[in-house]
Order: sequence, then C-alpha cells, then structure tokens
Amino acid sequence: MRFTEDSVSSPNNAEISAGVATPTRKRMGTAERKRQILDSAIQFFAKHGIDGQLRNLTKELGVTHTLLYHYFPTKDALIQEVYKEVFESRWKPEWEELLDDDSLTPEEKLNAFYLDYSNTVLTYDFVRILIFSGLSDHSISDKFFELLRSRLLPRLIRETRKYCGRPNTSKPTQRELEFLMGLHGGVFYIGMRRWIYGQAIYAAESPDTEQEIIRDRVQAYLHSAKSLFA
Amino acid sequence: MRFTEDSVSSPNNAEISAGVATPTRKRMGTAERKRQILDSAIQFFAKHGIDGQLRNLTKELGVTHTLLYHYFPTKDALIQEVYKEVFESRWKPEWEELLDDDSLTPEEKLNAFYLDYSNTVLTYDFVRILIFSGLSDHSISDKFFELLRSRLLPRLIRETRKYCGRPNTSKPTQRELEFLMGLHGGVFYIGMRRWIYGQAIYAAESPDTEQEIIRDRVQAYLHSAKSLFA
DNA sequence: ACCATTATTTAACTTTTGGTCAATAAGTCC
DNA sequence: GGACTTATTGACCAAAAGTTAAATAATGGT
Repeated sequence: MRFTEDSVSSPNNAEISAGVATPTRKRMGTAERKRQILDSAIQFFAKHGIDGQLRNLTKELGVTHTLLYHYFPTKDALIQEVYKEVFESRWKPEWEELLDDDSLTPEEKLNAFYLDYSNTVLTYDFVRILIFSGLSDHSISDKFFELLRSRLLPRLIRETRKYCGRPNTSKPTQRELEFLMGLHGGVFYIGMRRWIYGQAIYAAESPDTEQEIIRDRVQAYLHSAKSLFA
Repeated sequence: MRFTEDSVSSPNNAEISAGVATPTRKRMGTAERKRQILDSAIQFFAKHGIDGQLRNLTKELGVTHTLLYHYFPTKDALIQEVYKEVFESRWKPEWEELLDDDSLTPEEKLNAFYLDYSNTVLTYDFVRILIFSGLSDHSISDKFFELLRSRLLPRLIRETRKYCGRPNTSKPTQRELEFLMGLHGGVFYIGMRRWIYGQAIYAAESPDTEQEIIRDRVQAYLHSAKSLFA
C-alpha cells in the first residue's frame, strides 16, 4: 500500500465533527446509495448547472467521485436520470382531470389549477433545471412544453372561453394563446425571481401571500379576457 | 522559423473563401480589435454561457486564443466588460423622463414605455446573459433589478394609481408591486420563450404582432388594476 | 530603407475534470 | 471465524481549458 504525500488533504469531512475519528468506511445498500446520489445530484445540478464537477457533488456526500461510476456509467447517464426524476415524474395527470371536471366553474378550475401547478413547478430544482436545459440544448424544456401545449393550454383556453361566454368551436387563436401566456409567464416569473434572481420579495415561507398573488393574477386574467375577447 | 507538424489544422478560416490563400497576418488597431473581440464575446457568452471556451470564441474571429490576453488580462476581466457593455450601457434615462411626462396619460405612458423597454430588453444577449448571471452569482442581475426597483417601479405604480383614480400618497404596497410584476414577468416571458426555450410562436420578424401582444398585456393590467384596487 | 513599436502567433505549463482499474474492506452467509 | 460478494477507495490517465513567455512579423515614423 502506498500513501500520497499530502494524504492529509482528504480528512473525510463527514466524520470530523464526531470528535473521535470514526475511520470506518460506510457501506450502503445499492438501492439506497443510488437514491441518495440521485437526490443529491438533483440539488447539485440545479445549483451549479450540468457543468458542476462530480468531485464536488460527491464531496458533499462524503464519498469519492469514483463511487459514482459504480452506479452510473457516465455523467450524462446521471444527468438523464436527474431530468427524468425532476420532470417526467412530477407531471400530474390530475391537472387535466381537474380542468375537465364539469362540477366546477371556469374560475374555480383556473384558480385550483394554478395554485397546485405553481406548487410543484415553482420549485428550486424545477425552475433552475428547466432553465439550464433551455439555455443549453432544449432537450428537456422542449419535452415539458410539449406536455404543456398539448395537455394544458387547450383546456385552459376552453375554460377561458367558457368564462367569457363564448363557444369553444374553433382552434385557439394566436392572440388567445399569447394572452394566456401572459398569465402563465407572470406566474412562472414568481419562480424566476425567487430561484434565479434570488429575490425574496415576500416571505418565501408564507404560502398564503403567494396564493393571494396567484389568485390576483388569475382573476385579472379572466376579468380582462372578458373585456378583450368580447 | 519552425512549423508545427499539423499546421494544416489552423487554416485561418476567415481567409479561405478568398480562394487563393492570403497567409499574411492581419494587424488591427488596438481599439478596433478590442471592440471586435468584445462584440464577439457578447454574442459568444450569450450563446454558451460564461463557461464557453476562449479557444472557440477566438476561433470564430480567426485568431489565436492567446491574443485575447493581450487585450484582457484574464477571462473574468473580459466577462466583466461584457456585462458592463450589455447592461450598464443599455439603460435608457429616457424611460424615466417618459414616465414623468405630464402631457401623456398613464395609459399612453405605460404603452410607450413597455413597447420601447421590450425592444431593448427582449434581446438575445440581454435575456440570456441576465439569466446566466442570475444562475451563477447574482452580481449582474442584482444591479439591474436595483435600477428597476429604484427608477422604474415607483413610477409605474404611480401611473397605475393615477389610472385608477387613486392618490399617490403612500408607498407602493406589496400587493401592488406583485401585481405589477405580473405584467412585467408576462412581458419578459416573451423573451424567455424566444431566446431561452427557442420557441417561435409568432414570426419573430413581425414586430407588429409583438407590439399587439404587449399592448394587450398593458391594457389588461390597467383594466384589472382598476377593478382590483377600487 | 531602416528602426522601433506592438499586434499576433507558437510553444509550453498548469490545473481541472471525466473516466478507468486494481486494491481494500464492510457486510453476509455458512 | 472464514469465505464470498461487492461497496468503496486510491492512484492514475488523457483531454480540456486558462494562462504565460518568448519569438515573429505588420505597421508607422523618420
């Protein structure tokens, strides 16, 4: 066995605080470790982008970066799993069901939808990874917007028309869609300011305030839609 | 004089199209070359982020990457100049003058402002560099939002109140600001979709459509502000 | 035509970073 | 408690990428 000259530089950070050295190597089950790495990777890539260095990611786990290759063949593979986890697994089919529910008014639907939608989408990892993806190749953001465009937008337009007392016979016009995107962007902008620009305009811990804000925007959208498309 | 073994690999791209080789080294004035590098760097960093490799940046210019260090001491220095160029130099004092103009109605002011504002802000480099900055350290985006917060938002709130027929005596409330950010975010979202997500919903070349859209949003904002803050 | 200046390149150095591989040790089963 | 499995590590590699120093060659002034 050989020792590196500066072997002092790897003091196993996670164990130091115990006071007495606990030099033993921890051994986790395959599934748990993989889960742990994936969870950390989500946070890590959301924070540093996909260019973050694996060595730093694994350092937070108190583990060598080579261990990563025992669970994921390559960095890209890890990133792909992160994407799947954050996007594909978080899409809620209930959103469509909600918007199709006949027992609710358009106003109730839009409010309920954007309240819940914002709850899952206006998240640190979701917002940042979505934008990181858009900034590089659009591979992820494209898939997400395809879901949006095909599943949600038509339903939202339909409810808007219902609210305005207009029939839902023709395809959504460009102007209708753009107007809806105004609402959509306004909502997403909340996440942008919070998770990209780091602004804490109102207490991030008070969901009440955020819900008020979203309700205001939905209300304003519907209200002015009525007068714009009359 | 010595030649590299694979000297073929640097065929001076810029000169190839001339047909006959023009092997001579071009020598530009200090100011022009620096300007040229800076302009390219803006586009380059906007496209690839600040992690883009200098070797690729200079390749586009048909120049060695080491030449860069003749004009900028370090990569960070170059990036700082890019930031200055894109943000500090593009802020228009006219915006404040416009919003203070007594001969215009609030509606006219907001329309005129957002039309012009979007024209300079909804740009490839502006949108992307702003977001790249927000994603890493907020050094740039913070400065920009400070301008926004101190120079523009109070005036926009004031005009909104004027439109609603309310006095401008107290400080803007959180709710008023948030509602305004709904409009602001909705407008910025146009740039997001175009320059981040790569969506071309309407022809990017038809400014008419974009102006309509913005007018719609301003209109909706004012209209529903009146009913929300009545 | 020559010289001084300096823009530009060539070559090399260093650090970073994704990835490989053999060695080591923590559990588990008998 | 010994053997087997495999989670984990340490050392190393090669390519990438920022940076430096010296050599080279345009250009302008005289």
